This record gives sequence, C-alpha cells and structure tokens, in this order.
Amino acid sequence: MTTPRVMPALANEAWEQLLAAYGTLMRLYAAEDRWDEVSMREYDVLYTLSKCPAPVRLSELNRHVLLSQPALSRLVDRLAERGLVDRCTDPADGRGVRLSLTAAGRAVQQRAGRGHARTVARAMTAGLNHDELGQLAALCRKLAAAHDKDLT
Amino acid sequence: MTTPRVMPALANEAWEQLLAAYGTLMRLYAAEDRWDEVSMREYDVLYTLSKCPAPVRLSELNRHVLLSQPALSRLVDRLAERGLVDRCTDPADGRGVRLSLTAAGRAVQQRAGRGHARTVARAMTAGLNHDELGQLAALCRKLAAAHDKDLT
DNA sequence: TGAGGATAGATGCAAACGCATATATAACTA
DNA sequence: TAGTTATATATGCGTTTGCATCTATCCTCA
Repeated sequence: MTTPRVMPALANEAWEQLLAAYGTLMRLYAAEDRWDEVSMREYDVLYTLSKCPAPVRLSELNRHVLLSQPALSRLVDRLAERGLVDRCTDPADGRGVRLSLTAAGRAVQQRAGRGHARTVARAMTAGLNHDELGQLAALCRKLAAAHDKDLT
Repeated sequence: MTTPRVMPALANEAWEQLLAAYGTLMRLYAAEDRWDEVSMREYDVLYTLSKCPAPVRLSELNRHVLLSQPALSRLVDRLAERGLVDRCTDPADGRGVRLSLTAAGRAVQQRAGRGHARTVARAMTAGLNHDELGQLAALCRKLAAAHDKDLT
C-alpha cells in the first residue's frame, strides 16, 4: 500500500545502473598493466585473505569470492603451488582446510594492491565527490546486508 | 586542495561495497531456477539486444557485455545456431555484422525477463526504499558516465 | 558405539573463456 | 590506383569454469 507502483521499474533501473557501473570499472581495472604477477581473480583471493586475521576456511572464502566452490578450490590450489597461499588441514575438523597468506603471498598482494588501490581511488573520485562516495558505500552496504542472511 | 586526505580510503570502501553488493545479488539471481533455457550471460546478450531498436554491431554489443570480443563472438554464434539471434553481414561494411533478436529470441528473452525482473525488483526493494533506489541509480550512472569516454 | 545422514573439499569432464593471431574488408596515402 | 595501415570479426589453443559426483570426515541418535 505504501509501495508506489513505479517502484519495480526504479528497482530494475537501479540494478541496471549498478551492473553498468560494475562493468565499466572492471574493464578499467582489467586494462591496467598490473596483472602480470597475479590475475585480478587471484588478487581478489589474496586481498580477501589479507583482511583475515586468522586462517580461513575455503567455504568462508567462497562467500566473498564470486566463484563456484570447485573453481575456488582449484584457484587456491594454484596459489598454493606458487607458494602464495598456505593450505593446511584444519586440526579441529579433518574435512576442512585453513587458508592463509604466506609471506610471499602477502608481499605479492601488497605490491599489486598499492597500485590497484590508487587506480580504484582515482576511478571512483573521478565520478563522485566525498559525500557521494559515502552515500554509495552506505547504499551498497544496506543493499547487500538485506540478503546476507538469505543465502547459505 | 579541496580534496580531503581521507577520500582515497572512502573511495576504496565505496568500490568494495559496490563489489560486495554486486556479488551478493549475482549469487541470488544465479540461484534462481530460471536459467535452464538461457544462461545468465546469454540472457544478458538477449536483453541488451532487446533494447536496441535497430540491428547492432558485435563491437557495440561488446561495450555492454563484460566479455572479451572472441568470447562474445562465440556466444553470439551459439545463440544464432539456436535460432535466437540473427547475424548478417552489414551491407554497408563487409567486415561487420548486424545482430538482432529473432522472434524466437525475443520470446525467450521476454519469458526469462519477466520472472527475472520480478526477482530483481524484490531483491532491490528488500534493502532500499524508493528514494534510496533513485539515489543508487543516480550515483552509479554518474560513476559510469565519468569513464564512458575513457575506454574505446 | 555404530549406522545413516550431513558437510567440506577435491576431482572428472565438457563447455566456455582469454590471449594471440588470422582473415577479410575498409580507409588512407603516395 | 597500388601499397600500406587500420578495423571488425573469427579461429587456434591452452587455461579456467561450472556441474555432477566422489571421498573423507564429522555429527546424530538409536
């Protein structure tokens, strides 16, 4: 009753713009000359791990990385083989693994991260001012929060 | 001078939240039981074509679909083989192709689109109200617009 | 305690991807 | 207008992805 009929269209428009912004920025980042050591997806994993104070489960990592479980499992495989990620069986649960960055992995993450963060900052501030960035962050956070409980 | 030192961090935070929101919603959409006829990526192409009044070039389509040019070329291939997309050589430029939906393609797009649009609307309105949706759309539009000229 | 079911992650396999490059046509230039 | 360069799309190939399924471990409850 309090929901005007026009909302669905607006909602779809908002999603479409979000998608467009995502696409535009991803292309921009992909075009950077920085992904020779680690691909953008690998960086995503290293970055996520870098923010975890303690070793993480694959399934937990998978909540933050948009990949299927098998794909992530193998991606971590490759990173482990390259010595960037440490993967050991969880002593408390023999089924699970505990993932963490190695020193080399942290170094690679930071090396790529510094430059990338600058690019991101430049890209975001090119279109939005301080207040707008805050609003965008808040809106996206709220949007995601409304669904974090939904999926497993 | 007018840019406070704190902005880079805010800018990166905004990007991270945008990314998180994108991921959360994509997972939600992927979990829908609707992608048996066309995959989400195929739908993206059909949807984009459905919004074009006239036949489109592959390169133009590629501006809206986040795929490499060869990947899109082959995706369109598959859609054409399935009779959903019409691909003909551009009479005005023998190198290029003109892409458009077939009647069947339009039907499939609409069939999938109706339900998907409802899901999107539900997902977006679950977290944000009318005003917030408008703000989000505007911010994303502005953000993307700041870069549309950048890349070819 | 031990059988049945649930959960975490790994693996087989076909499909799809990106990179490099080939092909075909157009556009420019001398 | 012939030769050169640029543009639009296609193709070869090795890598990565997702789906289905497997294995190993854990949990529950009779």
